[in-house]
Amino acid sequence: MSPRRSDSRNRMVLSAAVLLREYGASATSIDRVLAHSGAPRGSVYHHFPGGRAQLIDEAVALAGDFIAGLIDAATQADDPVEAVDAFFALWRDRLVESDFRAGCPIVAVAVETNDDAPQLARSAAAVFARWQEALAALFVQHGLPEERGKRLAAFIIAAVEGAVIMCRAEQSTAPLDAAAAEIHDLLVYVLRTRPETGPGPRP
Amino acid sequence: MSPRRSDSRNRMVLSAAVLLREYGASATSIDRVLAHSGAPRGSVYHHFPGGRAQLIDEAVALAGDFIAGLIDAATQADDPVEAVDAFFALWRDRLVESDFRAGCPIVAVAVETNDDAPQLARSAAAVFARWQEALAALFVQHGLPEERGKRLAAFIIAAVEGAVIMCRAEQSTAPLDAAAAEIHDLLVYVLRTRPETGPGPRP
DNA sequence: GTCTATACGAAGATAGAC
DNA sequence: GTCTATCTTCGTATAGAC
Repeated sequence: MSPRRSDSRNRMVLSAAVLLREYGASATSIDRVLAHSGAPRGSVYHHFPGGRAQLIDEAVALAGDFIAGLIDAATQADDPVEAVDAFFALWRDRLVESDFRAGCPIVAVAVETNDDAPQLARSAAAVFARWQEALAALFVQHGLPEERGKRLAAFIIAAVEGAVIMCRAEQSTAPLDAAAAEIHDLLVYVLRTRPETGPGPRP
Repeated sequence: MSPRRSDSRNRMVLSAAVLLREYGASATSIDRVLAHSGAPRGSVYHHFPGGRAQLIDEAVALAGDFIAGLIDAATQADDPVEAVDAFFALWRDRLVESDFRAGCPIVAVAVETNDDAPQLARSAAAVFARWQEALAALFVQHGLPEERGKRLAAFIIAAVEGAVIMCRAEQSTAPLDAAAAEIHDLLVYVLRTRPETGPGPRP
């Protein structure tokens, strides 16, 4: 490892993350990563002794950390409802900017993972867990009980991920917009009216 | 086409659907479908002139119709909340029974689809649309405005699909249970209190 | 760290006989 | 409808030189 780490190595991981979200896990072959990143083919197994699995794994971690950072940043906002709105807007923008080609790289790995690379499923699960913790902390911070905060966080992440898949398939932001609107209204209600009353909305 | 249609042909499509939900789209190769179905290798391109893409496409339609039928059946219930609860329970059972191997075949195709088979994305989108219509009709039937019914239906499908992915990755039903609980409470509130007041929950 | 060459297997698809 | 080759392409991985 050189002091500033290998440049082509970093570019390979970044390219892998981009290819994951646009073409899925199986389509993210070493060949395509090399072509996309411009990295030299001769040093692949020098940088990634674990081969393709290691490369994908690092791309999952990179993308997971990136999104987690955005969630953490949004958490700084005064209003948790605004923070979640921003989270939805983020995914919406990614879809539109990419002309509905960019999905979620973590989902791609989670869906396409099979028995021969069980580590990848665990890595994807770890990313989901980290996102959930960050979101849950935001809700607890604003008065929700611990359990409800976690439940709501998992729910929101699931809705976003499912909606992104549907948007990609039908080339429209409608599903994500629907989820964003429903979640927005739900959060407004849950966070601003008697959060101490427990797990469910009770008029 | 023989009068009762080819038996091995039907078995191939069914096997493809099973493999799709357990191993994903890329892993559902012709070889594996043949091995799983026991169908003869020599007649693959006789039954499916469009090759692998046609096979996958028919599997998507089959699985989509099957789930749509279950939604339609649940719609017959008096209580729409119960119907949606049953929809969640269905996915939960599939996950548990398969030891978290069985995801959603439509999602698998939607996520792994790339530019070389654009028809598959359209087929997946059509299935999502059909599910949405069935669910939306249920809500409209029980007093929700048309637009809100559609929005809620898309939201629920997105939440289910996203949750199933997370459950599979972390080998736990927690995300699906979280989504089911949140949706249940939301539906109870929305459907039983002044559905005429418009798109959002307003205390 | 990077190069070229190559082994090896899997997968999609076609050809022609039966 | 089904069989047995066979072609081609692609992807992972390794070997050994520089």
